[in-house]
Amino acid sequence: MTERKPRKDAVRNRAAVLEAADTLFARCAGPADITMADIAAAAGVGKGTLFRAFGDRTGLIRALHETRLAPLRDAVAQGPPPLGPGTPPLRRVPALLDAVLCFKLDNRHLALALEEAGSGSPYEAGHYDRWHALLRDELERVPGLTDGSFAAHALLAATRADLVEHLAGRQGMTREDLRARLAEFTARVLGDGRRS
Amino acid sequence: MTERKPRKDAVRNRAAVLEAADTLFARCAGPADITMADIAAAAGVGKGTLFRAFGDRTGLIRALHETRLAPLRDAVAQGPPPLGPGTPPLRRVPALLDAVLCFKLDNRHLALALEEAGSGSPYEAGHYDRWHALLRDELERVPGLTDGSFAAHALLAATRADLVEHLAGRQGMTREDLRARLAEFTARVLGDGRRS
DNA sequence: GACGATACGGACCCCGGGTCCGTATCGCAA
DNA sequence: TTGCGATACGGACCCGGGGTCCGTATCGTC
Repeated sequence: MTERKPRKDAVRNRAAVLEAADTLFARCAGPADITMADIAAAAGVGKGTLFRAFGDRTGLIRALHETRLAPLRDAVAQGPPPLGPGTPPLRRVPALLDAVLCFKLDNRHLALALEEAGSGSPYEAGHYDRWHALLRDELERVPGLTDGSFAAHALLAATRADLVEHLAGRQGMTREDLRARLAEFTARVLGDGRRS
Repeated sequence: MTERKPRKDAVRNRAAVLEAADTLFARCAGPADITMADIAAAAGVGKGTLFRAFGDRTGLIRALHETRLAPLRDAVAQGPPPLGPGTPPLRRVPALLDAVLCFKLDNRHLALALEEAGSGSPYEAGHYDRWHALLRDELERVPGLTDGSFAAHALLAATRADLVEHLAGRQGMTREDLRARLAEFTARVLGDGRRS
């Protein structure tokens, strides 16, 4: 009903813009360095096209992000353990967080751009609620944790793009190093087997 | 040497601007809603004055923040326990985090403005390094914690202004509620006495 | 009260996000 | 193949906000 098939040039241009934006964001220091006009030029289209296709800057970045995120979402929704459903919480939670961290490491520029694009926080616009709900549900099944919701917020906060950027970028921390430290921290929150 | 005493009207205007900016930020929904011109007008000065006194927008917000933060800094640097030095880590760390949380609750607008003002993250511009170093040093004396630095980052991330805003503002979470949940989370990270 | 130093203020500039509309392209149908 | 509505294109244009500049007013000192 509300479906109208788009014209060919429209989809081609859309793809070109996405492509150009991705490489531009990847190449530059900060997301603020590249303007809409830059993207349009790099994609070989006019600004109008760009805004018609994505609405506004945030829309573009969201679309880009969404594209990259799809595989991970699928893996979480219906993939095999330890990411997929059916895995016991004590094993799934660390896996989820590690996956999120890796995603942000692999897409630093994107995640950064997204957080800085949403008017203010990443908490309103986006996928955040989905991740939080997922984590919360798992955490609530962990014995001893009285508030899964807050723990979920806190753990996700530990994987925020700008923190990752700070540690991995500025501070030269290794990918594996970061993963290990997050894993250790997570284990501690989960109440690792330690007694006394 | 490099010290020259400023003129009276200069200090008066500086104070007026700070005052005006504070009330404006407090009154509006988001920091982005108020412009430099607004602040200048509210303070009854010209834009030039405002920029001469603070350099740029970030400078203004930083100055404001610094003012409000001073008492807390003093309490931490040379106040009585549990905030002051000499307190055992297991008691000081929760106290520090609670203090930070309370500060952000009491100055939501400011903290928010600051995080969004610094070009990108709060990790480059500001006091962050001081807080992190302080926390790290304490955490490294907690038995069982293998990486105090990461833990410090993670715990501070749990008190980030936009998260606080999301929980306390949007989600209507109570001040005491939030404090309790952060305290509980902190305790868990510290390895609370629980045995299996 | 007079004069150099300092600060004031707001008109002005620049840049970037977002819009508009005349023109080009698409795709369907005859 | 041609004709014609619907759809998309592009870049000139607008606007709002951060930051600057300099002629004028104020300060404070001699």
